[in-house]
Amino acid sequence: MTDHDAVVLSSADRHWDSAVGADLAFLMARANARSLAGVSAALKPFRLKVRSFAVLSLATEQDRLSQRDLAEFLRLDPSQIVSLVDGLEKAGWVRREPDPDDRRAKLIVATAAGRTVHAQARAASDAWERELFADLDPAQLEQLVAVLRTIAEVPDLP
Amino acid sequence: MTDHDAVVLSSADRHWDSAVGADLAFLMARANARSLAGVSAALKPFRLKVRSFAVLSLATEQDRLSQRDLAEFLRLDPSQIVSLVDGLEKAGWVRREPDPDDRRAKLIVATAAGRTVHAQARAASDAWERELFADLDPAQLEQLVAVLRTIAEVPDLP
DNA sequence: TATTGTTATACTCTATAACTATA
DNA sequence: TATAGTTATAGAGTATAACAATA
Repeated sequence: MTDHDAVVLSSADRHWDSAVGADLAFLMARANARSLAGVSAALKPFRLKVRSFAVLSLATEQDRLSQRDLAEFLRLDPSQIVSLVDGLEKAGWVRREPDPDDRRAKLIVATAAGRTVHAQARAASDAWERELFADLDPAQLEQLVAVLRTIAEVPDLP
Repeated sequence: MTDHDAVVLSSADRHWDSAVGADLAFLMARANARSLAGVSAALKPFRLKVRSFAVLSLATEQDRLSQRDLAEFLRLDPSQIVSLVDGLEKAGWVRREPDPDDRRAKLIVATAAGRTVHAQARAASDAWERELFADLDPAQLEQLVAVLRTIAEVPDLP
């Protein structure tokens, strides 16, 4: 491939720098590891982990949320949701309520205490994210969100 | 904050969409999970996992690479490198060679078979990455790499 | 005294199957 | 017959401490 060819490169035949430490999967894994480490540290004072924080967030932001909904949205096995909800329920931050429309299902709702903790934890994790992405200008941030969104395939909540 | 203020937003006080499923840490974790799942699938025919592929890649691309170097670059505990190298050595893809300059250290070098497998595995994982990022134009790809690189903090190899 | 590779161990995550009560 | 939640269990991944050989 010559320099001349470079001006007509399409994404399909773009030079792919495939050395470890340069390829996208590796960089993404690294960036994610750093992001998660920071979020974990930010959540620690609230005795929340990334997973339980996600459940508490959804319970706070969403109503009529069943454990099945949580499992699908977070792509976790329903059995893992059980222990996550157990922990949050024992802390008094969410309640299991019977679904009036389906006696098999339980709706997970945040308590007042849960909402308070969630707001504080969200502020802490947002602060870390702002720090992590401080060097990006708003346009870059927006583009990053857009790119990640196309790749992430986040499902809609019911 | 009023609408008027919005026009002078800097990255520090940009509106931060902090709902789960919209915040950057969540999107990054999701995007990374999808990326890694694809790489794992691409590597499966070669009986490589993401970790062992990284070690094999470094052994192929780098010479005079000690286990200590691998541990630092991959941010893994030295004890985890032991079992990764064990696996690759049993498969005949890398060798432990004594470091002539330091009799404590062992240099990890790829064998001919290891290089062959690595080339094929690299092609497979690159193909997946091209597929995953097919919707991005070259400029977006370049920007994504640049952004991830600033966040990933990948160390230099000695 | 510090470092390299190694072993051992415990702890967290993750994946899977089977069970119950409802639909 | 299928679905929601639960229990139990095994496997993978991760973190930590201690040790022998060498610097």
